[in-house]
Amino acid sequence: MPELPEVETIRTGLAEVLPGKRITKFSVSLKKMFQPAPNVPKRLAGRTVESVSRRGKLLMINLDHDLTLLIHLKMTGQLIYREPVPGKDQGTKLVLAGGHPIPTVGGALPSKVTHATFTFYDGSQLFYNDLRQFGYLKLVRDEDVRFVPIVATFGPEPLERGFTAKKFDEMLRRRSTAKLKPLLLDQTFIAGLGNIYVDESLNLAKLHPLRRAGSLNAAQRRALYQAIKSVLRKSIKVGGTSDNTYVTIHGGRGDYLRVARVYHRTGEPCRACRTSIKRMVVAGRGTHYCPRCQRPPKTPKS
DNA sequence: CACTTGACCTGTCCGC
DNA sequence: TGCGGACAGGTCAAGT
Repeated sequence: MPELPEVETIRTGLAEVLPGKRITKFSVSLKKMFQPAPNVPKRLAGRTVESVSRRGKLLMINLDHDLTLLIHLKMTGQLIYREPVPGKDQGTKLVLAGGHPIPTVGGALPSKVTHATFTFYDGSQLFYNDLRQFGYLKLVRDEDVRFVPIVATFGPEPLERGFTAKKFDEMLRRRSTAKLKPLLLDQTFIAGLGNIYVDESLNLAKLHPLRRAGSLNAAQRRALYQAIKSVLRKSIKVGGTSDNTYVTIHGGRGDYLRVARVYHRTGEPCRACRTSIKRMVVAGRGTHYCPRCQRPPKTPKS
């Protein structure tokens, strides 16, 4: 489930290796994954990567000829980069902390879950893997990027300068009846948070997931603002969260789970008060919280 | 508008 | 050991 820190880690990795590289071959084995807009040439071979950017959880590969490739990894998408291998090939098998092998990385690429492959002029390659096939690669003209529905409706970027405490305060007050968990998951409210970092942010701010935005006082709104930024920055610093299929472009893991406050820590002691972390379902998603630090609203039932 | 549910997918895990 | 089903969660469309 790549969220903002994971996508940002991937973006940084790609930005170190791709700019200036010309694509000599692009192959797609699962047609639905590659979605060229009707008004663009579908051929990627010949295009050169200019830069790599990100908006929310959406990765943007900026190409020459005024084209942009939008990549959404959804839950299980991976982008793996390989330098040309002189002679033989094959890396060692990567294993997660829990001992579970990462399903789609390690050994030969392309694998059975590789759905698109870029080959560059120098022989280096970029593989798009996606176990559950929810992700996509959309090719659009630069000037049309802002009209792509998901881009057009994105809320503010939580780590950009424009996202101020004052702005967030106003946003929360405008959505006073919304519950915090579904609200923070809403990409049109704020872009980039997913299940992991919503739970982490709410715990750090000591706010229950079912609290209504309008029930927060000024100090709590401020605490939530700080918590969101703090959690995202911390995760980016350690390369994101690898609890399942997420890996960096070199097949490495993100270390955020080691310092996670509540996510995937059901039954483990709260880092603040040692109370056992609980799990509930909110908005159809597993929600982790500390029942002591995050006290439920007065009227818990919706 | 606020929110939920189901669909899209496939691998893992749990209970029997 | 094998099997069925729940579960994982980002986004969108449809429903309450």
